Amino acid sequence: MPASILHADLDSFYASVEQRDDPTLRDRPMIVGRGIVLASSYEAKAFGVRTAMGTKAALRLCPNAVIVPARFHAYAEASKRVFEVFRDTSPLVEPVSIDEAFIDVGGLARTVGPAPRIAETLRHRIRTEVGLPITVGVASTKHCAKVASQAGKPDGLLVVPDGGELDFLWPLPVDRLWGVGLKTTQKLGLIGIGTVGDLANVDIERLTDALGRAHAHHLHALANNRDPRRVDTDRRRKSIGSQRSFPSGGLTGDDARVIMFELVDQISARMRGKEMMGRTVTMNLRDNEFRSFSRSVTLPEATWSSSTIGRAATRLFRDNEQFINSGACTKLGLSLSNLSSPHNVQQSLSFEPGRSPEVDAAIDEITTRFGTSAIGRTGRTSARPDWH
DNA sequence: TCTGGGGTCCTAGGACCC
DNA sequence: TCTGGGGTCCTAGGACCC
Repeated sequence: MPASILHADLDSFYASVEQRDDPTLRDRPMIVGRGIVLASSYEAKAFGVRTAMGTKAALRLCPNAVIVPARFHAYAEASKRVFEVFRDTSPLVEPVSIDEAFIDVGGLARTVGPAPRIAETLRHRIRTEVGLPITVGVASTKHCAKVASQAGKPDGLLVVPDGGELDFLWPLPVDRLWGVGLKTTQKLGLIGIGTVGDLANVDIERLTDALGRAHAHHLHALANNRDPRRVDTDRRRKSIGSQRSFPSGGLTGDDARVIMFELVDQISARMRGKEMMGRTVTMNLRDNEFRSFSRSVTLPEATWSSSTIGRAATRLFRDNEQFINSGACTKLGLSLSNLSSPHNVQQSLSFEPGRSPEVDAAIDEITTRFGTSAIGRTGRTSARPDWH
């Protein structure tokens, strides 16, 4: 398997966009955030500033840092332009987040060139056409490419040659693996595993005892560069949500209700904007000791209506009113999952009308729900609506 | 270090059905 | 009357990522 998967990852994305748009921010420590650090320039990182730390703590480490508020619209716009270049490079693009993607260039070797050269061209284009620094990892598997781009930062290109994957991976600390965070690192430390090489060579039974069967096998495979996942160009969003957090004791009664309806409106507007409907409404709450919990209900039908979502949310709210009124609630979140779209239904139907009462009933239902435009001109439509 | 807002994936138990 | 095995859906919690 030749190294032909790219993982392209913009460097300190939000901070780079700010430095691009405001020359006075260039070459100096700066932080994007409000309350916590959302992103920081490499000049600030040199002082130990890290994403997700409080801005107060960041300023203690780096008193000269400039703090600017986030401009999410600017980031979305920059992301759009970056992805245009990605898709112009290869049709096989899998978005991972606003600022990173996997790109499969395996089919382009004959016509365009080898993966490392394509990666270098891509970096140059993002730099000149969008004005942002980007790091690209190139490897034979998605996981290895992802680890490579992290290791290649900032503004770099790291190619893991075919056959050289284990030499690259094994010396690294385990927390560099995609999916290994603090908890898993601690559990692995308890059984003497510190590097990816340790993990790759540990007895699988011992690993299973520490992490559980599925997790153990997954990480053991990654450590040995076994990652069969293909670049998936058709990933669908699975949930849409919104949340607010508050200082301890800062939220009570009526305020909470108002905020809940703001969340409902926001979510329902986004659902309509994306032409998505959802069936499961989940309320997320957090207490003043930072413990989270959730309550959810699944509706009989998918919806994007703010009044329907609002009724479900109100029910969940009432069930937790005591807690919310107690002053211990530090976060209120709402999300919709179990998503489908009227669009999907149109695409998934293709049967002959008049064949059977069931078919006619299904067509009637779809017409009632989504209008006659949901049924193709020929009346052909089939299979299974996906709101079930 | 007293911690935002947006997500994904996995696990596990219980209800329910055949 | 008591019982098995398999499958799906719902709910809740937890770890992780950017």
